[in-house]
Amino acid sequence: MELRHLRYFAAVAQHLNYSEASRRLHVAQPAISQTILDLEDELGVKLLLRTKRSVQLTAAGTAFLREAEEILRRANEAQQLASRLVVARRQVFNLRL
Amino acid sequence: MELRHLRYFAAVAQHLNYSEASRRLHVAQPAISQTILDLEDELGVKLLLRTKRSVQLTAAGTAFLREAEEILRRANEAQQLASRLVVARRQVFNLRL
DNA sequence: TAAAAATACTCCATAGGTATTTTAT
DNA sequence: ATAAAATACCTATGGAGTATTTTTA
Repeated sequence: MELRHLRYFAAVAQHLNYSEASRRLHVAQPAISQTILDLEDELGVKLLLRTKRSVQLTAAGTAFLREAEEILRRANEAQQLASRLVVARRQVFNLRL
Repeated sequence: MELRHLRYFAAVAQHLNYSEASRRLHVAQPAISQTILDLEDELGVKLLLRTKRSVQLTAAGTAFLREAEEILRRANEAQQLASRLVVARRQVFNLRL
């Protein structure tokens, strides 16, 4: 499992629509589709029900979405934290980039 | 940034030794090396000081390690959570795998 | 010189693209 | 008939392996 799986799953879960997620992520729809299938396969759980021209979350999907969003949020924060620390060092030591 | 980057960085940071991390992860040392360089490049910060036949964490590295470990811990928990939910469904609905 | 990280290079697994099919309404 | 997801197929990027070089104590 990689963050990519969580990013794609979260986008689909948020819009309940693979095509819309595809547009938002700037990634072709089959790539999204395949990534969700891979994730479900690795976890051994169905996360989404694709039926009736609509997508809905399973119970497992709902629970996993909460975790995925938190992980993605923390990953973004960690990246920003690292960037801020560079700035802090520059200010202290007056370094050039 | 993917979990792979965090996994490799955490392993190196924990052992303060690329070769040891390589053995633990069952991944060749140059792959570890390249992944850390890629991560530092993406973040724009040095995370590790490679000097004096030893590796040590920079201030940014120390801060980032805390975040990385928490993210990895949560990612593992999320996977286990999903697996448990399958079992729960089986118990409720008496489904076969 | 020895031990470890970085570099060079090669290969191949897989992420992702286009085209098409399937499914459900 | 239409809209959307899945499948088929192909390509190319990049992850990872082996061999080698560089670095530093």
